[in-house]
Amino acid sequence: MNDNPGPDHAAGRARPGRKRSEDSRRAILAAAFQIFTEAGYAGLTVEGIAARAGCGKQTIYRWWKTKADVLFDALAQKSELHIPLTDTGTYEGDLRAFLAATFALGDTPQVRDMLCALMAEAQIDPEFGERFRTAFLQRRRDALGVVLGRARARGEPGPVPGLSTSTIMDIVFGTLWYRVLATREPLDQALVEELLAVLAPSRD
Amino acid sequence: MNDNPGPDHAAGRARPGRKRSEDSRRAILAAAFQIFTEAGYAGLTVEGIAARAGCGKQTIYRWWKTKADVLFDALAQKSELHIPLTDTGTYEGDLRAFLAATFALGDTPQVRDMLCALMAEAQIDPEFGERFRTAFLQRRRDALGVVLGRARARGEPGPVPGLSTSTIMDIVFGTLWYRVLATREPLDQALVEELLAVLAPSRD
DNA sequence: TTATTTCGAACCGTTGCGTCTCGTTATCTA
DNA sequence: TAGATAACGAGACGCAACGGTTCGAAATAA
Repeated sequence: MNDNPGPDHAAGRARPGRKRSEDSRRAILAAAFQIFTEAGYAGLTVEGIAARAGCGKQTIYRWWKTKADVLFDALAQKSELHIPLTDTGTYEGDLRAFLAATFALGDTPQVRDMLCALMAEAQIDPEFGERFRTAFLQRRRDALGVVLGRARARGEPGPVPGLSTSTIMDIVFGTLWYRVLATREPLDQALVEELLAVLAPSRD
Repeated sequence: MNDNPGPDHAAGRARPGRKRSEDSRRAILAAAFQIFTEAGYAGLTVEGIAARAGCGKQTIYRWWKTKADVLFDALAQKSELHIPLTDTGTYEGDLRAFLAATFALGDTPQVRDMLCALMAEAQIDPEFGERFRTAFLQRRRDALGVVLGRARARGEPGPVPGLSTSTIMDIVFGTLWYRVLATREPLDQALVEELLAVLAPSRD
């Protein structure tokens, strides 16, 4: 999630004692990634991660609250989760670039499955759900908000009249997540164009 | 799910032996509903259901594959899951009625939470996921398909040009599910009107 | 050096799972 | 009516994983 604060150290204050092992951290994330791809989320256990990473369970519990948090960090490390947000000059261009970058992210089956598992765990574990929402879902909304804010700043007509920024985000991310969670159809270029047809009226 | 076939009986052929206890079936579904509302999906266990229902665990395992299937039946029993699909004469009217009925369904927090839990379990347990998709998600798509098919049969201009029926469904259900799963905002009348503004171009 | 912290490893008790076995009860068939 | 059959409640069983604890060793800052 955030490469946890872990044990209490109030600030960047240097403290005595052994430092956190970077090797173990990497081994844990790699083990979580491997086990997930092999056995799915149901087969992912803290004990299994510890065994494959060659570390003790305590080393995991010290730095992550749940196995979902471990998986989230593993995902963030494997696939870069940031989006460039290049300014193409037009709302339609920006939106197309945003959708393309988002699709590229959720392209590989491994990443897709991880996102599904994390969204699922977010429903069942309320505490993790709050972390997942603020650390991932809200950030994606904010990114799209930049695109929409630019369009408004340019004075572009914007998308459909009477459509709030919030609802545009719901439509975009909702359609994406629904495809991933429910229909399991691929996120292809055709969907990009159809979403643009709905949300960017500048053409048709 | 389907009030399971349970043990193998090839057809409606009468068989010897004791019949299934309708009292136990009802008690199990009621217990599952109660425990879920009290303790959430994480607190829902087969042993807990059996204890509250006053039955043996075997009686549950005989008729349902997983606790998610029990919860699905409990949900189906508590809230009627069918939608009227009245023909209002226009595409916009039909769509508005469909959305209103769908929203009314997911209105109560209990039902919302159950849907979240079932969607989550569908991600983690692939076998249940397939049952959930065919027995619930696909049926909702089919219902909306009736509305869209009527519009086409009437020769109505339909929604946005270049928008496939499949994508319209993805947008509608995607937005709804995303609100429930991710933002947790209520499904209000304002969202109905905004979706209509996007998908029913007959006005604006 | 000394105090502090993390490390790998192992050991708990607890919980829930899924299967199995009782003896009982209900229902169909002969 | 008698016997076969199947679901019933109840509970025991082994198994897996959880979450927490303890241990000595290793690493690091004061």
